[in-house]
Amino acid sequence: MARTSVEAERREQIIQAACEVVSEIGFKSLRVADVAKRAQTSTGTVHYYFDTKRDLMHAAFEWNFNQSLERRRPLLESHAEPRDRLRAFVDSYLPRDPVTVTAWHVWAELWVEALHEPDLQELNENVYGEWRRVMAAIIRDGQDAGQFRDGDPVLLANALIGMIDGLALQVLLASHSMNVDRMKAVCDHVIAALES
Amino acid sequence: MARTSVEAERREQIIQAACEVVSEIGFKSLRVADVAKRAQTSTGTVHYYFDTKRDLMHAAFEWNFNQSLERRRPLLESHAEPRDRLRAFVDSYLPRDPVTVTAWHVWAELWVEALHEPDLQELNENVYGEWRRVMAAIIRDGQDAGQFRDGDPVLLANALIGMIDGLALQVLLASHSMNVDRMKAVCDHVIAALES
DNA sequence: CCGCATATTGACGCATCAGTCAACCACCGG
DNA sequence: CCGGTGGTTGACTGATGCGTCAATATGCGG
Repeated sequence: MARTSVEAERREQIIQAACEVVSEIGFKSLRVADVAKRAQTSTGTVHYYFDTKRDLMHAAFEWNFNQSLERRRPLLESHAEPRDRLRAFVDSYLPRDPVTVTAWHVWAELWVEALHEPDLQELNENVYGEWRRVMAAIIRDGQDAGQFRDGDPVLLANALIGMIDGLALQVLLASHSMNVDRMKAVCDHVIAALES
Repeated sequence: MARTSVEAERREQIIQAACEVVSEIGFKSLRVADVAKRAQTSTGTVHYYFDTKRDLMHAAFEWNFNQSLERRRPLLESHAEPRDRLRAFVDSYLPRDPVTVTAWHVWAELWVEALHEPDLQELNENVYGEWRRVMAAIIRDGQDAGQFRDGDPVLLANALIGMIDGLALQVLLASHSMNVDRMKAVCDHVIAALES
């Protein structure tokens, strides 16, 4: 070995830049040169690590997913009561801080891109599957603890997740009638209905 | 006038073609030539009616919205009971038949495009606003008739609509764990909870 | 049947980028 | 200090596709 490898950090640096650019201007408008600039490097270097723009974006989508899981791991372990865990979990998806907003933007782009790309559908399947597993587990724990009403946990998780996705989209769209606070109100109401 | 105008029908023919192409391959991959071919005309003619590709797509998004409203108008008038009206209304959004699936695809593209285009955000505001108005009205009628539980109709409408949006997206993404039947099951369950 | 407005066409010009490449640089081991 | 691997660069190329345009067609009124 003639040199200590910088591959890992350079790849992440470029991927993160790609996510930021996608969030700002959208996949459709994204140029490889934009990503290079944001990552403070050149298009040549971007292509040194990613053969095609498509490869780069797939890696970015995957990274965005893993980061989201990672960020929430501590949260799931820091609330003993299922009731609190559910609220904290749902709360963490409110598009409030820049990091979460960026993650949502990238997800939205993934969805639309995946409509016509089976590879990305598989990635979405993992994202959604993991999300549903976590949510269903919290609900099941809550039911066992007598904190939540009865009902198929998976079905309830799907209902909650679907609602969060749809509401977040409207918030991101700068809808006059849907903002983070209203979204929280709707989520709180639904969770309360689950508890009572 | 030297000739009877064909503008109206030609515009619609092109717009409809644009929606079909967007649904099939996505906005990002859509070429003006694709739309021309699908509309059985030439790129020159497309540009005769729409100055830019952007204009064409904005018109297409708007048309998609108006058609969706139009299609559901009879449905809303043919059910005397709010209970039945809600079920029929929600049912009509299940991505089952090709027309509905295409409409959903176009909506999804609109959302993501609108994330970076204020003009389209305004259009989304109309779509979403109208949808929420209709849904909230049904819920209010149902509450007045003693068929639905109490609760802010607008908040409940937002919850339902958000959920439908999110679930439909997953169905469209050919998710293994979310298909039309499961989506219907989730919707039915939530509506039942609203009724009891 | 002529004149004119409306409509249609597709080849072309021009700008935009993804991806390539040849030159060059940085670091480490020997 | 030299050789080699790993890493970086940005100018360039080839392809692509939007929008233009000049030529042409179509139908109606007079």
